Amino acid sequence: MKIGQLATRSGVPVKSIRFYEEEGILPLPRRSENGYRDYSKSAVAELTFLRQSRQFGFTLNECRQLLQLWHDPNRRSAEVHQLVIQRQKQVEQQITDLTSMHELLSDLLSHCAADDSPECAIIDSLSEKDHE
Amino acid sequence: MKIGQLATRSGVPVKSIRFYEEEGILPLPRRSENGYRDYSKSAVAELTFLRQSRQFGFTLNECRQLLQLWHDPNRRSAEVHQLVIQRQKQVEQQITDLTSMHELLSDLLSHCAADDSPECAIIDSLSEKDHE
DNA sequence: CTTGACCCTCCACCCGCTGGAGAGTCTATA
DNA sequence: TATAGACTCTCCAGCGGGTGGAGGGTCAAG
Repeated sequence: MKIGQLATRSGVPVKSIRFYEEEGILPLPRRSENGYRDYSKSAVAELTFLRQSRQFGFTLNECRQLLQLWHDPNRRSAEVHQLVIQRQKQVEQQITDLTSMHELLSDLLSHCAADDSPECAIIDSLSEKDHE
Repeated sequence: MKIGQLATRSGVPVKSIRFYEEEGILPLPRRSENGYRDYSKSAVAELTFLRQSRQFGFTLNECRQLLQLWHDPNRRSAEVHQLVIQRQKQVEQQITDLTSMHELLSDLLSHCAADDSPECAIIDSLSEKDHE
């Protein structure tokens, strides 16, 4: 299978596949006589796994670990679990941060006339040092 | 005022100040005889405004716009309002995305034994193409 | 007269790609 | 058989938003 077909089947762009390979996240595939990358069927599953992991927000380094676990027949599922827990905590933190940001933005908005005059509570508010 | 003091007063690292200047987000300050950047008092307010805007998640380009509005005595507050609304919508979208990601992670976690055995529902689940 | 805290410029690196240049290869059609 | 177009290859540059370091200059205190 050539890289274009792998890209279509896995849903990962050609450019990204080559990038992952270069980064050592994916194994180097064998090459056809003409120098084209030649992938086996299993590459589709591997790349699908990688794409899904990325969609869950795992970094490439974390994906590397996950792929290692994926390949390891002696893995302990607890280890996988741990990585996912970790990721979920990050997501929680991000939600918390964004939620408080959202509130602060609402505060700004509520004090702004939003008309043709230059007076603007948002502008004023952003110029103030916080918590003083 | 030299750059270090500006950094302390505004809460923006020296490196970042120089970076913003290079990017044309901040005006070029005058220079002392020895070549050191020499800032006026108002630079503290300007940089504080920039820092706060960044904390609200505005991109540097949006900050550029905000700073222009900040400097413009004939601004319409509606324009500022619009930028903030836009930003708030993005934040909402991000919260939505992260929330559904959090749910999906919970689903993964609930099916994993998290023990010493290699069987792992997370691993299996990540290898599947989505929604098919 | 030296030490240490600043300041300067310039260049490289981080992440996770993406785009483009310039070249080779393969297949279908005129 | 020529050629067009769809692939493929490698290599290099750039995005955003900085951060770190090298290799200097400057200034005040001890």
